Amino acid sequence: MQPLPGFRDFLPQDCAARNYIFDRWREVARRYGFVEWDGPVLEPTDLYTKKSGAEIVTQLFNFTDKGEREVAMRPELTPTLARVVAAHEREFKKPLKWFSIPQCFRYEKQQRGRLREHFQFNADIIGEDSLDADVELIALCVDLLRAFGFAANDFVVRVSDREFWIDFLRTQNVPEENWQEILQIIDRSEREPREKTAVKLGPLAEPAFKILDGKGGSEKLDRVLAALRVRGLADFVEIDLGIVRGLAYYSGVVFEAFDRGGKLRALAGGGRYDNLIAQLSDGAVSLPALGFAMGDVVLGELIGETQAAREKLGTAIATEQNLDIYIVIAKEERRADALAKIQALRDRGYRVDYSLTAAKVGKQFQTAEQLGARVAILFGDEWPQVRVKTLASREEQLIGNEEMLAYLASLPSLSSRAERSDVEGPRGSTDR
RNA sequence: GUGGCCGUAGCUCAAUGGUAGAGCUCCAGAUUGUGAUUCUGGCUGUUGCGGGUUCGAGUCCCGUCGGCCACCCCA
Repeated sequence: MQPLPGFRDFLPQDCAARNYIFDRWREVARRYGFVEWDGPVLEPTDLYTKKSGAEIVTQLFNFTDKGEREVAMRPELTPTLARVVAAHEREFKKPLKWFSIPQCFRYEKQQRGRLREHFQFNADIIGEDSLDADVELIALCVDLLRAFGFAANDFVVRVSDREFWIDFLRTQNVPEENWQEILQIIDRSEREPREKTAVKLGPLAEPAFKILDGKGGSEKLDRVLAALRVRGLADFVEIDLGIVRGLAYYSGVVFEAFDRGGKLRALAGGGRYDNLIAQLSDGAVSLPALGFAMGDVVLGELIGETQAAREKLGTAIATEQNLDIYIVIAKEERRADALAKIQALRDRGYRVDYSLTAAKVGKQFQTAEQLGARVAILFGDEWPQVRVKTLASREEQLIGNEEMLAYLASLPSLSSRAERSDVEGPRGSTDR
């Protein structure tokens, strides 16, 4: 039996990597004052067709439930957000700064970087139309990526402006019903030969290419870039009007993050969607909004291909999984004494393991090593003393069992973790 | 959804149309209480699945499922 196509099993190593990614996301989002929320995994199919049209259903993981309801696994979180905000916006002071880590689904043929299921960090700011909100969101995107150990030569956030293109189309007297099509051609222009794009754009080709090659020409985007420079983040950002994004609802600044190598799909993407909440709530609530999303799959691929990020992940996984103490029971007569001490150590917050059944001493030390224990404590003929062995240095110390806790607390490699687990906080958040 | 390439042990891969193998991993042991290396032994296969051609198919053909890549689409 295999998992369904496009779905993943998370073995302990994978789960640790996933936890690491989630931890970084939560940590940075909270640094920016965002609070976490979530919604249902399953929604009425209408919620998505209302926003994107009936064709979207071919991409949805949808079915009819036992109550004859047409339902779909969420492909994205924004429609749910719009619904929740429309229903509850009066309960919160503006602007809302919300983030979430939903698992999202899509019924598509899987490929590298695109599965049928993924986890997608979302951050949205609701109820703020100032350009400072756009800057804040882009800064968050940059810092999220920096938190994984990526530098300015690993990724870039390319920033553009839908409104700039809308103005362009107005001045060129392009009828409104053609806007979406033209924008999609521009969005695609980077990935196909110029001549092909030129044919599609017709008379618009010449002025459009002039803009694309000019890299700028927007006073608004210049202000965005200046504001990011003040924060010291200019190296991570580029103005690029070739970024349009496929979704129709974006209305202002839009941006996408890419690996510098250009080998992978977009790491993140988003922008301003001032009209979407009104549209999805049938005009009941109208609030300016902006947000972006970052998926775990492409991010994981880039971590794997970037040495600094890969090492950071490896350290985090070891920190999450490694034991503090392995108890070696050399004489079965001491098992009861050992278990009493194991309980006391675990109460103190240490991570402690031991062999559930009688095993040779050599085997027990080998297991201690493999589980990444810092210290092994041997219970045997020495009782009421025990042998405390620091595995890395292979140094051994004979300690009275009554003094064991105090001795362990004096070991620098162990005390920090025990203290931390007493207090609070996610495992492995070492860099705070 | 369309097209191309691929599918052999848990993993990485061998095997001219002629008896399915290696390395790694895993498990057990190498004179009774200390991790590495080494040595010995052991487990794992309907060669993705189903048909066909052939005296004989892992190998050739068809179908199907799965994977990778491109297109489509884009969270």
